[in-house]
Amino acid sequence: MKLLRIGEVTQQLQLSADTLRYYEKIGLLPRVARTEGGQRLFEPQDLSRLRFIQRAQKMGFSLDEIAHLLDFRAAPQQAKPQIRRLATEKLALIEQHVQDLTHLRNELTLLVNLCTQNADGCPIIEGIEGKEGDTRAS
Amino acid sequence: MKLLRIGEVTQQLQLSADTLRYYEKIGLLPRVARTEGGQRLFEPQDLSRLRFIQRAQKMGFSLDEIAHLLDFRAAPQQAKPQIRRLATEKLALIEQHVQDLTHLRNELTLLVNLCTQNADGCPIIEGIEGKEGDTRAS
DNA sequence: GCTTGACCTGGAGTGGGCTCCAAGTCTTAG
DNA sequence: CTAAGACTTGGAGCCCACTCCAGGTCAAGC
Repeated sequence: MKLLRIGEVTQQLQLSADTLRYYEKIGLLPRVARTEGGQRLFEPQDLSRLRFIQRAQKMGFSLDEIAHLLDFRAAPQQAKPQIRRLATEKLALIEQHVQDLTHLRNELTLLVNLCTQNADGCPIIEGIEGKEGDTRAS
Repeated sequence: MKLLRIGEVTQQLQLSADTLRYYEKIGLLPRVARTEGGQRLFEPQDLSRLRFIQRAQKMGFSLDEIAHLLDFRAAPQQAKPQIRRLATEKLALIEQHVQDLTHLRNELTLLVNLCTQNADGCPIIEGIEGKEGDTRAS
């Protein structure tokens, strides 16, 4: 069981020392072991927890939500319904977000293409101005 | 030419009075006309500017970028290259974002579906744990 | 022992886009 | 004229996830 000092962890996980201390401060990481002199010694389960945090974060969960997920992780069998609810909600948000962005992308692509072809006026400005990518006149 | 007080604008555009004052403060809106008593009177061009801001914002432009777009709007013909660059950059960002989110959505959908079928263990937690939705082992 | 670099703490600052507040002024209906 | 409600200002606070700082301590190589 090898203990890592904070600098080694920052290298392995690509997190800043400040971030690690911050996670501990807000309770996302339980208080990490220390040397006699008070310097942090990260244990393997800390690393595993941190990797979990990193992955959950990449999946769009907030630190707050991740705190819950970490609780659930200790007893996944009982927490399954909550976990599924959290994941489903997150999924719905992501889906909405993807749709909005896709719509936006289409509009903007249209405008940029028009701009490339069109010699006079500025279709992009006009597009924002009048929003004619959308059918309702507003 | 009808002048609107701030309350009427908030109703028409669904923006808070604070937001309108904030836009004026940061210069996104030039100083709005006032009554003798000092209360704001919004002119039609202010409203048009605000609508432009709202639409540009929905298209993912930051207030900072919108400030540029508004400058460009005054002389679209000369500014065309800059406008196109701004829009193209924004488009690239959006596209990247859509891809990331789509990937995420797929992963999460998979996990939620697994969770619905699978009686023991928690595929969502395990999925975050081991990230097996992704093929590279990390 | 000394130096150097890694590490510690508590607390303040960042950014983007608002949002809220207090204390005061203006406008308008009755 | 009065009262109520709309509006004014400057400035502080909020959210999130850090990030930076000063001033001090620890660990390790020579």
